[in-house]
This record gives sequence, structure tokens and C-alpha cells, in this order.
Amino acid sequence: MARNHKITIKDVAKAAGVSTQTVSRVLNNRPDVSPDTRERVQEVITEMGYAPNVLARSLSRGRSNTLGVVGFGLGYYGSTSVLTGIEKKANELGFSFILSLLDRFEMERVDEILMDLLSRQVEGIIWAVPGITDALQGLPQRLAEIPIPVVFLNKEKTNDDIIAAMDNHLGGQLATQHLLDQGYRNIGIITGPREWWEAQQRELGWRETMLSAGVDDLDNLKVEGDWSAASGEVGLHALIAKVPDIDAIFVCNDQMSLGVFQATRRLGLKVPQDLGIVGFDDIPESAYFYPSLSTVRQNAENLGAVAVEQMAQFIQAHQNNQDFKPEISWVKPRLIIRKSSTRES
Amino acid sequence: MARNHKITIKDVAKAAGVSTQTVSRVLNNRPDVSPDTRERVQEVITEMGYAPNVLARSLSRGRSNTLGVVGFGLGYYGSTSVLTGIEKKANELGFSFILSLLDRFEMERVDEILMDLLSRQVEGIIWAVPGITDALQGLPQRLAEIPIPVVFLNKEKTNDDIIAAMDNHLGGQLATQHLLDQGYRNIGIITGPREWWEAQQRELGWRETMLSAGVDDLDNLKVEGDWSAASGEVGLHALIAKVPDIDAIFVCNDQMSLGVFQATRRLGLKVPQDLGIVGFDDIPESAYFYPSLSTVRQNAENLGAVAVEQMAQFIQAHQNNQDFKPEISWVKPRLIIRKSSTRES
DNA sequence: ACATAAATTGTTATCGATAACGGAAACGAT
DNA sequence: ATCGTTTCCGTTATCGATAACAATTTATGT
Repeated sequence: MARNHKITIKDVAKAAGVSTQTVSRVLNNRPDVSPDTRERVQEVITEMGYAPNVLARSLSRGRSNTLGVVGFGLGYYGSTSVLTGIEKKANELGFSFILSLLDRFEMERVDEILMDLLSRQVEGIIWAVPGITDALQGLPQRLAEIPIPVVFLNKEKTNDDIIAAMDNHLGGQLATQHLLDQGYRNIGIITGPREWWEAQQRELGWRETMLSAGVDDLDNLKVEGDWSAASGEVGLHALIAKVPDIDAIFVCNDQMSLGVFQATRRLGLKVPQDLGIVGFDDIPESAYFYPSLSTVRQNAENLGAVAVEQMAQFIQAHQNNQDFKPEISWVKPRLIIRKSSTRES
Repeated sequence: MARNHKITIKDVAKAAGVSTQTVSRVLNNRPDVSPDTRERVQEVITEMGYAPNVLARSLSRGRSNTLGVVGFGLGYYGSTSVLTGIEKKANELGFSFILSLLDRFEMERVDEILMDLLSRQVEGIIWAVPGITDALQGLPQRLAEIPIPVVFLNKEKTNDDIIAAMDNHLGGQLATQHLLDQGYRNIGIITGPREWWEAQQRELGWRETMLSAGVDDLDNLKVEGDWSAASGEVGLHALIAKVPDIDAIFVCNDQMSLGVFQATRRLGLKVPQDLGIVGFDDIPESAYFYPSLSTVRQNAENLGAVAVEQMAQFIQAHQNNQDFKPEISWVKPRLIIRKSSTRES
């Protein structure tokens, strides 16, 4: 069984007394093989424990059935959920994928990664890196040059980009509106890094909702965090200093909310009585924060799945030299109401 | 540049007026090319934006430079850290990797994954799935049959396995000893699922330390959780019911600690005064729990790196038909002391 | 100057599979 | 019996690269 020598299609062919082509036909379930032969070959295959060499197959067929995924670390709950969704859906559709992590924002590194993926003959690239810093200005240009389909995750729509995105804008609206409904008025925000599109969109949702509620001095109510609990703590102190009568905060992720809670204890503020809090993400722990955290739940796994589906269609179109109609596939988040934002109950 | 037609080594050869072999020599930095030719070919390569087809190269060379990694979901902090470490180190050593997630414990699925990895010509497999349930009894046998190197992560040493492991046993000792040092006496434990080797080892460390401190009725002091915050909450209630005068708990991960905190509030217990708590993992949030959580920090990234290093050596030996001395590479965890376990200060 | 070694480059076979084509046998229909 | 269809299976060329070998040119030594 497990010899040192790897078993190839030739070995199988010889053992079954047929040509390699016939074995290939059996492998690929082609119709033009007699039931007898098929069975015999099948038997030999299982008996020898033969597994076709995917590399050779890809080379010969000119298709690799592989996607490239460019991500940004595994440290964020959203990112890893997206990956999980990608893995599952890719698996389901018969694709495998290569994961590349962009560890620093330099075009050089981007080129490296893209070259690598291309040379591995991936059929499409899912770009799941949040935001674009100044260091990556050449990126859109560079990605447009790539001769294979690219699907973006959570990005602003510009040209003919194919995008799958979480509706962060809606999420921001939901969170803010909920706080308004609960009777809070001076609702601040602790955003994520401004380069992140997700952060921008969440803020936008907050901004619009506040404006339509008649609040217009918004800039004082805003502080930028970096997604970490530490920055949440700092953020609350900063907000209180600017707006002492602030009575609620939309915190743009759950980790930062934890930092905010920390600060409220230092300051002697009661949540939700003195300060209402809504987070974003709904990490599994947030139901166990004290008080339990109201938050916006993203189904990021679903987002990953949607991206792969788009990609699959895109690839098919690309192979038939057809156009693929560029579109944004939105995934809707959902508000989860818990104690941190509900004064009575 | 970005034509539809993919550029191959032949195109480069023609454009440079040399044979494909010469281009190949330039690509692989072989010495036997004249400086003139090398430079000319190099120019053509960059000008055409040529990237060699890795699949064809692997086929021809008989080496794929690819590892297979079998993991168990991306939902655990430890697992994803390990992956990060693997990614970095693999990258550094010129390997790429294919990630397969084992979503259900069935041999059928395992076979599927292994066949897939093998057919993708991976040169080695890193098995990073925690524990072995009854459904996977045939696994050791199955993995032993595999004709390529296998390195295990966090597993009991049995035969000639090559293993890289976090010293969870030591972690359990550190946590427990620390609680003893702080004057706690009735120290309970909330473990992880019994199938997880990590959980077993952490418990063992606790058990030994308790025994050597003279406590021997340990079974009452133990409750099994499932790593979730919910199970931590349930766990504390169960322990209190069994041992009312319990005064500290070693909680085998940080998420469950969060559930324990929740329960202490319900019960009106003060941490650390009435109950000392030490967790495990040191997730980034645990410093912001209330009270801040003492915990055992694992450098899981390092663990991933070690596994890849072992694998690289193993592969090399395997290719030279040499034996690779089986060994366990231990990675040591470190105790992080915070408020949840320190009565004074 | 001539043989021999060194440096450079090209040819052919091969990796493991599939595409494209071709040929032989079996089956009908007239 | 003849011819056209099917059905089934084998041959040859090819995917894009490298290994192994061969060939050519250029040095080197005596």
C-alpha cells in the first residue's frame, strides 16, 4: 500500500491492463467506458490507494481550481469568520485556496504576494485586506492589471470592482437608532482606524442617524480607536473630557467596548443608567461582559461564502470570455439588544 | 503586459533569443550562464512580467514545497495563533501551505482530507487537531500509513511521532502553585473537554500540584467545561454546590473565566477576596476583564513556528532516506499575574 | 600548435495527467 | 452483405518546467 514510490496513473493502468487514458476516463467519470472495465479499474484504484496528482492534472487541464485569498492577519474576529466562510464554500464548490497574509503595508510585499499567487496558477483572488493606506496607493492600479478575476471584500465601490460587503453603514444606523430609541441623546462614537472602510461606514451610519435626529455638532462626539480594548478605555476618557454630558456611545467593536467598561468603573459611571453602550461584531464573549453588551452582529461567515460564490461565477464568465456584471453583494448585520443599552427591564 | 495569454518560459526564451533551458538556468540562479546572457534574460523576464508556473515546476522537480495543515476550526484563540506562526515560518522557509479544516469527527472526512492533501503533493502534514474521539480511533493507524512526514501538534507521545507541543502540564502547575502561594487552599478546576489533550495536561498539572500540597480529594473539585463562557458559568455553580468552601479556581481558558465572573456576581462572591481565579491563554481581552484576569500565557505562534521547523528538517531527512530522530519540542507557557488572583496590593 | 579542460548553450526525455484524434469491434438497418 | 452508427479503448501530442546529456565555443598548458 504505502510504498515509497508514489503511485501514478501508469501504475494503475498497467495493473488494470488498460491504457492510462482509460484510467483517466474512469477518474473523471466519462461515459465512454464499459461497465466491466470501469469496475475493474475502480477496484485497482482503491486497492492501490491511488490518488491522482492534482498538479499534473491542473497543468494538463489548464485549470487549477484554486483561489488565492489575501488577508490581513488572523487576529480579528471578523477576519477569521470570513475565512471560515470562505473555506466552507470553497470546499463545497470544489475549490481549494491559498491563504496569504499581508503583514505590512508595502507595495513590494503586495507584489510579492500577487506574483506568488499568480505563479501558483490561482484562478481568482479574493482581496480581504481592510482599507488602503497611503503606502498602498498604487494598489487599485496594480490589481486592475491582474489577468484573473479579483473579488474584493468590504471595500468602497469604485470602477468595475466586484465586491461582497457587510453593510456596516446599516449597522451603524441600527446601533445609533437603538440608542436614540432608548432615550439617549448625546451619543458619541469610538471608531476604528480611519483607513478601515468598515470603520468609515459604521461612522457614517452613526453620523446620518444623528443628523436626522437633529444633532449636528458631531465632531466633538467622535474619537478614533484602533480596535483594541486599550484604545476603548482611552477613548472614553477622551470623550468625557470633551463632552461631559455624553450619555451613550456607539463603540465600533466589542473589544473596545470592554475597554470602555473598564473606564466607566474608574469614572464611577453606571452602564446603562449613566451611559448606554452598543458594540459591534457580537463576539461570543460579549454576552458575558458585565453588563452584557448590546452589539451589532455580523454574519461574517456568510460574507465569506458570498464572496466565493461571486468568485465562482466570475471565473466561469472569465473563462467563456464573457463579461461578469459588476455588483455589490450586501450582507446585512443584525442588532442584538442586551443590558448595556437598556435602561429599564 | 497583462495579455490574456499567459506568458510561459517559451515566450521568454523566444523573446530573449535563447533556449528555455537557459531561461530556466537564470530563473534558478544556476552558475553556468554568462553574465551577458543572464542580464538579457533577466530584463526580458521583468519586462514581460513573467512568473514561472509553480505547478509545472513542482511536477518536473518532484517537489512541491507545500505543506498540508489540518486544523480544527478557526474559532479558538490558540488555534489561530498557531496558524499565524505556521504561516510566518513556512513563508520564511519557502514553503507554502494548504489549510484543511476538519469540521466533523468522522474517519470518512479524515480520509477525504488526507487524500486531498496527498493528491496535491504536499511534502508533509501538520496535524493540529486537538484530541481524538472514539469516532477517530483508526486515526493513528491511518496517519502512520501516510508515505510522507507527519508532525503532530499538542499530542501525547506514543510511537515514533514527531511532536511539537505547548507544555500545558507546566501551565497547570504554574497556575495552581500561584494560587497556593497566594494562600488559597480549596482550589477547584474547570477543565476543557476531556478529549482535548490540552485539557488533560492542564488538569494533570493542577492535580499533581494539589497532591503535593497535601490535598487529595480532588474529584469533587473538578468540573468539565467546553471552553465556552457559558460552560464556565455553569461550572462555577456546579462547583459551589459540591464544595461550598471552595476558594479558588483554575479555569482552563479565558473565555470560561468570563463565565465564572458572571456567576460570581450572581452569587455575590468577590474576586479575588472570596474566590481566586486563574485562566489560561491570555487572550488580548483578559487584561480588561473585571477584575483583570491572571492567566497562563501561551506563545502559540511560536508553537506553530516550531512545528514548521521540525517539519522542514523531517522532510529533508525523508528525502535523503535518513531517519529523523523523533522528539518532542516543548514550548513553555508563562504565568501572567493580574488582579483576579492577588488578594492584596 | 594541439590536446584537454572549462565555460556556455542547446536537445531530448521526462514529470503525471488530459485533450484530441483514430481505430477496432459490435450493432442495426436496408 | 454493405454501410453507417455506436461503443469502447488506445496513440500521440501537449501542458510548463527541469534533469540529464550532448554539443559547441573558449580558455589553458606545455
